[in-house]
Amino acid sequence: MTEHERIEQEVQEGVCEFMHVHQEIVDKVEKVLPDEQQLLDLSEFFKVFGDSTRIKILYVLSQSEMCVCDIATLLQMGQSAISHQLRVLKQMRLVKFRRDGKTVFYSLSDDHIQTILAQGMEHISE
Amino acid sequence: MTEHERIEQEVQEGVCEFMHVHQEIVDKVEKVLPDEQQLLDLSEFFKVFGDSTRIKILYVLSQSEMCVCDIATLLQMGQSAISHQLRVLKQMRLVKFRRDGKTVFYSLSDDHIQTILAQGMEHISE
DNA sequence: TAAACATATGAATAATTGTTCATATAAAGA
DNA sequence: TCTTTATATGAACAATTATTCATATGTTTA
Repeated sequence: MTEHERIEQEVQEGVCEFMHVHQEIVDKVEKVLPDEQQLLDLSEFFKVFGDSTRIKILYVLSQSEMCVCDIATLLQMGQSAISHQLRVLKQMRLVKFRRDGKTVFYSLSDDHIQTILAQGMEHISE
Repeated sequence: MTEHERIEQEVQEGVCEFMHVHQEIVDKVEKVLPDEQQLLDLSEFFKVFGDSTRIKILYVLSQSEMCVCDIATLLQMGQSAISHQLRVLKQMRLVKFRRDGKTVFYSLSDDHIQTILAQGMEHISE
């Protein structure tokens, strides 16, 4: 039996065979649940914040735009590691960049990022 | 430390051997950088949002308090998987719970969580 | 054009983590 | 107390991912 078939069966049986589901709640919430893909995108978005190197990068960029080497120096990490992470941040549109000669300056792409960082800080400081 | 000593040190650390660091920026930001541990905690906090199962749980709990089995039914997943993830959410204080007989009802622990979810939704919807 | 330099990227490795399975705990009822 | 049931948890496996090393790309300057 495949994983999917097994779960199908569980669902038919009421997932937890003997469990008491609160059907009104389940029905009500099912109606307003965003589609699978949207929730998946949302978790991918937050995954970007879930790494200490990237959080540090976001934090320092919230103070000032910076080039790759500035960041590497500040965080005492290799240029390559920073560059790899900047790519992730770029792909998820958390940072934007401008080129000035050989140097590439990065900065936060919009205000949501700052708000999210601030809310997170508040939460862990409680 | 002189400019020369600084570069010497960077070279030893292997950070940006030949690179031109914008020292004013680095110095300025270094002063306001939270300590290592705080940034580590912050990334651990956001890591919790970075999994689609947990995002789904948070989302459904933003609509109504719910027991483990309700969530498992809604998300079409096994009881054990949900329970494991609820533990993670509990440990990071993203959800709280109350016991009513055999049943345990979970709900979001505070408003930051909703704010963060909403900001994330806005970002990915742009 | 050649050399120097700032950044980017592919491959490999090491570490982390989500789900399942089996089982344990805890509460309620017979 | 013994059984039923809702939830919790340990171990194992599979999958994901962050960093390093080596090298490539693209920009400036000699």
